[in-house]
This record gives sequence, structure tokens and C-alpha cells, in this order.
Amino acid sequence: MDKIENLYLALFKKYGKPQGQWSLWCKRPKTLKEKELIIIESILTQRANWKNVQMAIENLRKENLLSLESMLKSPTEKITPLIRSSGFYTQKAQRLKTVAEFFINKCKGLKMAEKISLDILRKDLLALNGIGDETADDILLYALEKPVFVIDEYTRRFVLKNKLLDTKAYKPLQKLFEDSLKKDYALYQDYHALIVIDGKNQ
DNA sequence: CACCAGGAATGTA
DNA sequence: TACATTCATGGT
Repeated sequence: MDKIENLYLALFKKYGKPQGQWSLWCKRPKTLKEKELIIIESILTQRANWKNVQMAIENLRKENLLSLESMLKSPTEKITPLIRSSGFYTQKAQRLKTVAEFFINKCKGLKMAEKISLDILRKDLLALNGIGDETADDILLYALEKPVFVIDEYTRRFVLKNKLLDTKAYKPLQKLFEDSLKKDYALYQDYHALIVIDGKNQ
């Protein structure tokens, strides 16, 4: 009888498992390399459409820059022109370096980062320049497979459309989903992806 | 030619 | 807390 749960079932019935761009982000399990790619994509996709992000990803791939390790070693001036198509390229080049530095140096690698508690990790990510609520949760949910529900513009429209809650604030919306659903990262991944897929379909 | 796309930081009231 | 502005490209 829970509305949030029923809306998920309706979306899944309509679209099935998230496809296309989401097939990697919702893949389970993921290799370490795939997780690093998702972290890089989560930065590049900030206020950018997926097609433009993929052009940047291809450029990075040609230069073997799709790992956090190589990203950290590469000078910012080398990254900037490669990610031009994703927009805000000066900022994003710096943000990629910041995130790579965090996971490689501070966490001693992605594998070690996964062992850190969700609360600490989220706080540390938010302290980084260029990482806000949404990007932090993208990384936590899709790359580190932590049970946090991602709130974005599509989710806000979804909540508004279904009259679930009358606010745009991040935390209350996140709590709305997390309180109504089983604490399951796989469910959170698919649900959020389906909300975006459905939103783009409108 | 105007508007928008998986945002975030900064400043103002 | 709630807006407004800035950063910027490629697609429609």
C-alpha cells in the first residue's frame, strides 16, 4: 500500500531494467575499472547532456585517462581540452583531479574507500570543491554501491507530479524515498534510473 | 537564434 | 532558507 513502492513497480513494469546509458550505472556487480569510469562520468555529466559527456569520455579513453590513477598523474592542462564537449571544462578538469586525488591519496584507493562508513565518506566527498549533494550521492550509490537515494531535477519533477511531498530541499526528498524503501542499493539504483528514463520520456 | 542538459559555488536578502 | 548569477559546450 506504500505509494513510493508502487510507483517503482509501475516504472519497472513499463520499462524493465534500466537500459542504454544506465546499463553500466545499474550493472551488478561492477569491476573496479567500471566504478572509476562512473566516478569520472558523474563529474562530466554535471549540467551536461549524455551525448556530450560521451564525446569527452572517448577523448579520455584514447589517452588512457579513464582511471583515477592516470587522471591524478595527468596535468590539468592535458585534461581540459579533452573534455571540452562536456561544458564547464575548466572547472570539470579541476574537479576530476580533486576527486582522483581524494580516492587515490586520501582513501588509498577505491577498494579501501569502499570500507569507509557511508556517513564519513559522504561528508568527505561534500568537503571537496565541485562535489555537491547530487554528485556525492551519484558516486556513493552507483560507484561505491552504498544505499543512498539520489535526488536530481527528474526526481523533483517526479515527486511533484505524484504529489508525494511539497518541497525542493534535498534532504527531505532523500528521506522520503529512503524511509519508504528497503535499504537496498540495487533497488535505489534502478529506481532512480527509471525516474530519469521516464522523465526524459515526457 | 533561444533554450536546455544527471550541478556547484558564491553572493544577496 | 530561497533565489540569482556564473561557468560553456553541442543539440534541437
